[in-house]
Amino acid sequence: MAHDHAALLKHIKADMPSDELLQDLGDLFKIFGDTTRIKIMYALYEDEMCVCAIADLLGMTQSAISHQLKVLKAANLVESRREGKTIFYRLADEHVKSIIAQGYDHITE
Amino acid sequence: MAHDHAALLKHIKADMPSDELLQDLGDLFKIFGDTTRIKIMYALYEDEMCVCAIADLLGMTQSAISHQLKVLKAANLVESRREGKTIFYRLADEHVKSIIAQGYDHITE
DNA sequence: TTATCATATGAACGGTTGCTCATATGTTCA
DNA sequence: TGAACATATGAGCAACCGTTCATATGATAA
Repeated sequence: MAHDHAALLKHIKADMPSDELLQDLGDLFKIFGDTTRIKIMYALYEDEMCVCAIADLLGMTQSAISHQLKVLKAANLVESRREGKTIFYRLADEHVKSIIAQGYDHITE
Repeated sequence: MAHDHAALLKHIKADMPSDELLQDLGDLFKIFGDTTRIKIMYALYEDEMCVCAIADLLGMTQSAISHQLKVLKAANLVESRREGKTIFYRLADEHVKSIIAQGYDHITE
């Protein structure tokens, strides 16, 4: 075992969020932790876009994009609307932008 | 192929960051995308802490914590200082907190 | 130096993940 | 209804990732 620091730990532990919330936080960032998904979110930064336009933009398969959009949607990071055969995706809320912006700031310094 | 949207894509593409930066962004968030690393960063939220205290706090192996601290340090998310046999880690800057805080906001709503 | 403590590190293993391929679903138009 | 288009989805595979285990490094004290 290690040296003693029980007193310190007791204090820190009390201030930590629940395990469940920490897990959710990790799961959320995991979704931002893929270049393809980051690119998709950037593509939707200003305006909605249909699936095939995103696929075209990123030079990737429609299937690959659809799979990732499903992941993003399940995490409430994007929303969609149908217009005929086409389905348009958009960012779900401003949090997506601010999370990306914070990461951007850390990188570009 | 899909329906035509060349004009749209040209505009969007011009506004996208470089592939390299998008890759870096993904890599950054990937580091936040693991519960163990999130817990470590939360442990260091208020004050520095030695490796074995973190291991004790999280109920994990010293080896596992060291491996993750190495990842965090390589990404400039934590820094360390030595004091005798002990090595103390701390958050590298305020960005770490603000990135986590943004994620937290998205979760707790 | 030798023993002990604190931390770091390399290899290996199991689980996860993102893409591809084939196919299914859903919509429009003739 | 049938054909074409846009998107969704399941299975399978290769690559990646986090932990464990064994061991190495570095520092202190006797």
